[in-house]
Amino acid sequence: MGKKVTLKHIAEALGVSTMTVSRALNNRSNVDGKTRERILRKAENMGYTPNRVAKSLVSSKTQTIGVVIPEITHAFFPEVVRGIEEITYQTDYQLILTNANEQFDREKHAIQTLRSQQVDGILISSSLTEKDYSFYESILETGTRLVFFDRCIHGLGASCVHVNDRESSEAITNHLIEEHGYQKIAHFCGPRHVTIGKERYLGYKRALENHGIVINEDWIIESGFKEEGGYNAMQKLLDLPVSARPEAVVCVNDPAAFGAMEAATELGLKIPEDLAITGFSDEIRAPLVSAPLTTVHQPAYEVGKRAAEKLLKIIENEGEPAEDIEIEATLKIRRSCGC
Amino acid sequence: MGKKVTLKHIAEALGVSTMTVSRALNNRSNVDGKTRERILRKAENMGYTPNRVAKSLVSSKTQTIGVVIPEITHAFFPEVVRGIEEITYQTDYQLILTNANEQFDREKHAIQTLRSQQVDGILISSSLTEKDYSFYESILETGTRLVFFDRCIHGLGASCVHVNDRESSEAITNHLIEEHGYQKIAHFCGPRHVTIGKERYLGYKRALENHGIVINEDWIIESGFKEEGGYNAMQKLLDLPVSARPEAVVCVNDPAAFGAMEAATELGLKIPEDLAITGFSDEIRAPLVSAPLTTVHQPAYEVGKRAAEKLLKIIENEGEPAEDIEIEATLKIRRSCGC
DNA sequence: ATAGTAAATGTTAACGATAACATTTTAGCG
DNA sequence: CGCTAAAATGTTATCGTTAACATTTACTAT
Repeated sequence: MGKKVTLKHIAEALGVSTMTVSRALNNRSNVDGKTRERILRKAENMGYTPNRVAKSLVSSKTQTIGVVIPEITHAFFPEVVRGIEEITYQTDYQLILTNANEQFDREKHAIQTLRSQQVDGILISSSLTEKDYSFYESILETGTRLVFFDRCIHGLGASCVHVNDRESSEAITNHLIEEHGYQKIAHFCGPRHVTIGKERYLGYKRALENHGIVINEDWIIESGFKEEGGYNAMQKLLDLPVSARPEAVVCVNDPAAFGAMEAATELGLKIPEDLAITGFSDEIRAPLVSAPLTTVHQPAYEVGKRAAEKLLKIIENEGEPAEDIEIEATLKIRRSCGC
Repeated sequence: MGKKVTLKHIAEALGVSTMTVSRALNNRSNVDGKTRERILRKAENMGYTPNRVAKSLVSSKTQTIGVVIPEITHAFFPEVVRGIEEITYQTDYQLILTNANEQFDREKHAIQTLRSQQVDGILISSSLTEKDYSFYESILETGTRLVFFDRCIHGLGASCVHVNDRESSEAITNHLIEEHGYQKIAHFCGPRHVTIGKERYLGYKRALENHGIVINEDWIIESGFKEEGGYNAMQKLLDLPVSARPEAVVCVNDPAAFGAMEAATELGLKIPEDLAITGFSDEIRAPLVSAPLTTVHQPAYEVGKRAAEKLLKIIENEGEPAEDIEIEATLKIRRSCGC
């Protein structure tokens, strides 16, 4: 209730200057031991809380970083956030979290707001699905410190942290071909211009090509990253006459795979007997679904940690170079592939 | 790269005063149409971004609210955050998220930092497990606007948003007694001094009492809110001789139930045949585990939304009274109870 | 003592934006 | 044309803190 206590109040109460109070509270040298004592005690019992806003204005440093994610309910992201938190907690940074809800407009708006809040840097997994990077180009030109994670935009000179999407996608596809002998393999892909969408598609493609399998365009369906999309994609796929159906589907991520499973099950298919399905993420539900999901384990926590570490380096060292950080993902074989 | 553009830069470039620029950019009246035009254009192409920090210092309003949660990986909380986001996005507030990791020390630290960041209000689900509320008492005395959600601390004059924990817990226990005829029912409870722990315990107790069942203290084990705790509690329970074991266990939340299930399964029990188990939350995994979990569905999104709405009201209306908002939870009967 | 130096404290200005008040310009009207 | 009211613009001070420089006080060594 009582107005906020400021340095000035303490100074007046003690008959010293605000500067002395400031120095005492910030543990600077050049303050007499006794004065410091008096000030600390007074501050304590007046309930002083430093005003970081004022401090930030002077130092143009807010000890704050912005995090923009596309979808907070996809379990991958909270885990990433935990990794980020791990680092920021130790280094006394605060996180401003924004959920772009898979909408690039919201993402843009979020970034503008974060900039105007003077965050020291931004971690972002982009919802951008177009090939038009001009927004990011202009943001980066202003000197905003940015690290992409997971859904990265390469080639803009910003650092990126992600798993080896292409190799992993290739590996899981190889598994279907080599271990199970499938030749007819579909792909539910993400938007064409999102890195992880593209990379995972390319991995899938390379696996087929390396085994001399011709790609069937009817089997490449854009599902996006959500369950609903996977569900719809599967319905579309199963519109095909039985003879034209694939034996397996490589999905761009776990939620899409769950959606796909649901649709397939509803239409009377058994997984993996009638149709094998794989995912990508290894989120919390993956081992639990009726046909435990064979997927790529993405170390989300690690991704968050590394991205935060990199961003802090960029913030704290002037000349820190951009870097592409690739984290090794691992195959997680369960039953949905037929194993 | 180029230093940040401020009002002053624009003003100088145009030979007007900063005040005029400020007025133009804030859509105030009393600015000539042509001047406004010139200013807007200039601001645009100089890449001006308002500095909210400076604005906040003047207005002592940051358009920012702090959120403190005990555990970001418990799926309930990201869902709550989504609900909060829903409201704050519409009203142009930003979220500063902190994960207290079930540690009250971190929670305290988080709140102090949020206060020094001058957040306009705080939403918190407390990790406090002691009966010592002095920290919150002193925080509230300073006039900090606070709304508790889920894990509330009542009686401090702060608003609370939560589900009807006691009734729901009673209802799910009643279900075990009335529908399944169990008489021997254990409870894995949360810490004694956490509201939801206490309330859910009391609901359990009341159900037994109302049915004239004597409570067996050996069957009340503190598991805490995490899987690990549920796992350990179940191990302890199953140390009892077979004849002294219960027929069912009411767990304080879903993660504890999952842990309990795991331990029971490892020890060769079948669920629900050998032992029925119920949870509380209805998180994303509940329907998926091998014995789909009978639980209480907590509308997390709704909780977040209501809490955020209340906090904004408190922020925006001077005399807004504290309120206890109870949201109806519903039984979600699945198979783990024996159904 | 007494300059000379280090330590302690104080003063002023600044960070960027805006509120409150002050001045100038413009427009309207008899 | 001159006067007034309204509109447009400018000035100053402020928010809370700190950097940079200025002053005072205390202490050392001769």
